[in-house]
Amino acid sequence: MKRLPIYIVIDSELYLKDPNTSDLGKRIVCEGINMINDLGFEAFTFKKLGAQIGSNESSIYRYFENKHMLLVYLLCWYWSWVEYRLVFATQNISQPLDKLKIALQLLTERIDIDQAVSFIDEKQLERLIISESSKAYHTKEIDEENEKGYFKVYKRVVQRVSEMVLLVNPNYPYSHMLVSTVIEGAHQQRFFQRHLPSLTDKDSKGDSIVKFYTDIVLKTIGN
Amino acid sequence: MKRLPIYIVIDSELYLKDPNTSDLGKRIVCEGINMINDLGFEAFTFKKLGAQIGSNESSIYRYFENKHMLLVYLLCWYWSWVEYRLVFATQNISQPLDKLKIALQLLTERIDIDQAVSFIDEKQLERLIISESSKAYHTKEIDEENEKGYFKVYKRVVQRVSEMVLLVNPNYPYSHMLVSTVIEGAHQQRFFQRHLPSLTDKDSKGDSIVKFYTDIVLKTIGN
DNA sequence: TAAAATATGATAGTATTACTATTATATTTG
DNA sequence: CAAATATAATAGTAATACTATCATATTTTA
Repeated sequence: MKRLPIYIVIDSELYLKDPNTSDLGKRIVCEGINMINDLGFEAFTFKKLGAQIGSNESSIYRYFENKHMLLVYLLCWYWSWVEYRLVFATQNISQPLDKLKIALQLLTERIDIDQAVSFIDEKQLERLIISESSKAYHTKEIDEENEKGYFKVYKRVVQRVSEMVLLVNPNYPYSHMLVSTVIEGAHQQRFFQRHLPSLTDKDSKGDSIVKFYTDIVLKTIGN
Repeated sequence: MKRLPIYIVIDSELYLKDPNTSDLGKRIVCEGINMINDLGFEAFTFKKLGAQIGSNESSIYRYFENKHMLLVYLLCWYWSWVEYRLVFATQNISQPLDKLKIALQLLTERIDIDQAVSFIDEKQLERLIISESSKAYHTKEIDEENEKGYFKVYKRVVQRVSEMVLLVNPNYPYSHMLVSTVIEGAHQQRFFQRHLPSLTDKDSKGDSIVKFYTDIVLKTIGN
């Protein structure tokens, strides 16, 4: 079955010129993702990206204020995409517990299939999010940028899943902490699996990260 | 009762000249912590630190290779200090469950009292770790630096607590994931409390972060 | 106590980064 | 065809992240 062709709309505050509206814009975003993955966010520069895509530094600056804003754009794109899949996957599931389980699976599993929703390679983007996303908000400007709504999509995802938790157990008092712990934790554990394996545990069969976080949530909220 | 005067020994790989051995070295570390907290790690430079402590950029470079290595040094110091307190606090507790509860409290609570163990202000250091520590290992060089043992103290803390989990439930298969989730999560939640409160939950009485993580662990490993 | 060793400070210099500004050229649109 | 817009090329600036050299001050030790 073919997926619905959707279009992820990003808040216009995050860019100077919408990268969706031109070929150059799309190349900036696509190759930007690959290049950040290759070099790491610190060593990545617009000058290098310009050289890579056969364009010029100054042209890239017309799309994004700086590389930090490109990262914030990518973060927003990622969570918008997750939110879309979350809403889609949990729609018309009447049993609260089933709904929650589906959500947890979606939030903690690895992307395998190329569910190409746009010109962006979601697998590459997820790799970037796992390694670099914390740098988008561990900055001195976080309060200011939070005010401007840069992180609202992420917060909305946490809110949505938090509501699913409360459908299963309306008396559980820490639903937001639980959900943000799971979401951040799942990414962190993927990073540890790759780079600091002694901080994780392996499973012979199945995905231990999905199993671990699903188990934690269900036991914690008392099922 | 007075605390035992201890001395936190840091692997000599992490510095060029031991900052413990001179007045200048101590000022670099102390004022370095404050300055990173004030400016954020990105805007922090050795030149600014030199000006602040009435010394010279080039002198600071004789202690630390670069600001990244200063951060790694501080991370190592922090986890050595946590490990010391952890071992101290859980010694001679025979009941595995009590031991684990003490450890969880220690790992998730906030430092209030100045438990000054050395010239370093632990409260300021904890603030730095909460905001900046992920930048110490979210780098392109992580595998190389992990090989060199830069993160071994942190891994040892996870291992120690993981063993306490297994004392309570020897069949629990994800002890490392559980402990690293709790440790990282507790710091993350402190950060969220301060900057992104909608990702957390408040408590009228008591410390919700301690309660939340203690609850999660005990329910998950089945007590 | 003088000589040697060591620690610190001051200055200068380099390549790169993170931009901004200007101008030229190519492409699209009205 | 003219006007508007997008992109490219170039140059320039202040700051960063260093390295190197030399002078001076302090400590060690023979």
